[in-house]
Amino acid sequence: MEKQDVDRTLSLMWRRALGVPQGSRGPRQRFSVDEVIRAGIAVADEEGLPAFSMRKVADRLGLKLMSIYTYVPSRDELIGLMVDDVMGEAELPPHRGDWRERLTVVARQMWDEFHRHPWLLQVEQSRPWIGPNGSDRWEWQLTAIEGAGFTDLEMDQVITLISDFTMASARADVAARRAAEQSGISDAEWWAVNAPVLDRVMPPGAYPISGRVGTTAGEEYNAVRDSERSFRFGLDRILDGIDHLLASRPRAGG
Amino acid sequence: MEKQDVDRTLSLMWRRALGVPQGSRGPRQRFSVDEVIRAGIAVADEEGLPAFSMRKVADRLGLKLMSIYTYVPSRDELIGLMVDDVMGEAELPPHRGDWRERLTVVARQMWDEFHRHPWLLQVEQSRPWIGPNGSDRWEWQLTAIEGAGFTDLEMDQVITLISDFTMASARADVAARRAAEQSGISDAEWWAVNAPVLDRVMPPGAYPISGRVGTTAGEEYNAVRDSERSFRFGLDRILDGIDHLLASRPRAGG
DNA sequence: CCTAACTCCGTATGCTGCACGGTATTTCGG
DNA sequence: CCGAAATACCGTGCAGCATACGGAGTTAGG
Repeated sequence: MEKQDVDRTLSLMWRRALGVPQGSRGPRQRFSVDEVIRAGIAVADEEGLPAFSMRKVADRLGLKLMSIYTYVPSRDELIGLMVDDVMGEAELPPHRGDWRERLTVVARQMWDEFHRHPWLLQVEQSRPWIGPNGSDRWEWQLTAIEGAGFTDLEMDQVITLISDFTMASARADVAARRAAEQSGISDAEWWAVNAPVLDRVMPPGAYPISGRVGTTAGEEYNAVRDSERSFRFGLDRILDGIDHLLASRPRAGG
Repeated sequence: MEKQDVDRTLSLMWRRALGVPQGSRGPRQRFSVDEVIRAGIAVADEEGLPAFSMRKVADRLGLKLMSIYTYVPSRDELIGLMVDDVMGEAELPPHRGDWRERLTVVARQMWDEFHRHPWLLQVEQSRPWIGPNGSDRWEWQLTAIEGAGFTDLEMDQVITLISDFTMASARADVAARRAAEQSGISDAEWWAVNAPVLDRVMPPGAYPISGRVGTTAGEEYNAVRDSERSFRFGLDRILDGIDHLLASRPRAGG
């Protein structure tokens, strides 16, 4: 990645704050960057990131492949722009209630977003782009726990913890859904193929605990996995742990 | 993916338990499946999953491309075999200490493994393969908290929580390292390009809390992010939260 | 008015996974 | 001992990908 691309992409990120660029020579672009980004999001929503290609974005707009490169420097940068764009969809309402309720809202918002745009989980950002919507959200998330009694460092760590956990839970959930929908093999068929081999191959009694736990979980979930429930369980534990951190030290303010 | 491939891959997964297949006609294979898998792991270790290709595996063994397909059904299945193989590297020592120490060992083992083989974080398993090493580990992880006072369902959820969080933390850490190493742009250069644009574009005072928290964190970490420290912070919170769950109910056994 | 700058696009390069079919090799059935 | 079947290995081809390069047409500034 070239430095000039970094600069150009950053300028594209903050295009609203920077205002319309000066009129320049040559033909006008047929579309706006926003339209290209939205076309990209549409493709990614429908087909996922692995199947996301520059050609499909071009086709969707009625452009030919190479014209896309006059709008954005490359595929990776377009994806970065798509990510920040999508982060602008969610509202950032004023916070209500105590920090626990607030963090629940923060986590749930991310959870919902990952389900609305599952390809977000497939983005491999080497270095995260700093865009306006991401920045606004980061500020909003920190505001949720401002004044709750954390040090600045802990505020960073708490939001990181919530974000990381939510992302991992959503990833597991989305992967499970995708497996059921698009692999062409249902859960039942999958087990019908697996079971005979595993019966033949797993030494009887080799997995006493996982056998017991897996059976219980399977019955309770009515599936191999209930990610929504695991998410709520994990979030509750994490919030309890954060509560313990606050309770274990002398209160500063009310 | 075809059902027969599922069956074939499962048989490959459990190849040791199934024993050597009957002698059959035709020339012997020049290599063993294990050698192909190990070659694949070597390629993935060196170049990461995106650059992992069947051709490179073939080259490494001195085979031509298409010969690899006589060993494994396809790229995805080879990756599945690589994953289970890698999970056999870690020792599963008898558990010592209380459940808290044990879960720390469980988490740390995964953390180390993701750093030894960062490509594990890039694997997109639609449906996870059930292999011997993965099964052994799952049993070992559950054993760590057997008898600690959890219900069977909670045992599943606790291990899922630890796994999900560790995976997400490791992902963040590995991504940060990769950015620094391979993007060709150092942290300093990155900020040198970012700062002027952001100064021009972020309204002054628009991000009071993130500005303050980011500065504190940056000074404390000596970097944008200290993932190792965030991991330890998060894990401590989670363990506290789990402790709270156990403490909040009548003890069953000692 | 002319030229620089720009958009759009055709073409080419070098990757990828993998389907198909051919040839050489080995073993089993008779 | 011989023929047929099965298998390993590989050459070729197809379709898809990102993107580099250069050309043709368009617009605005000097």
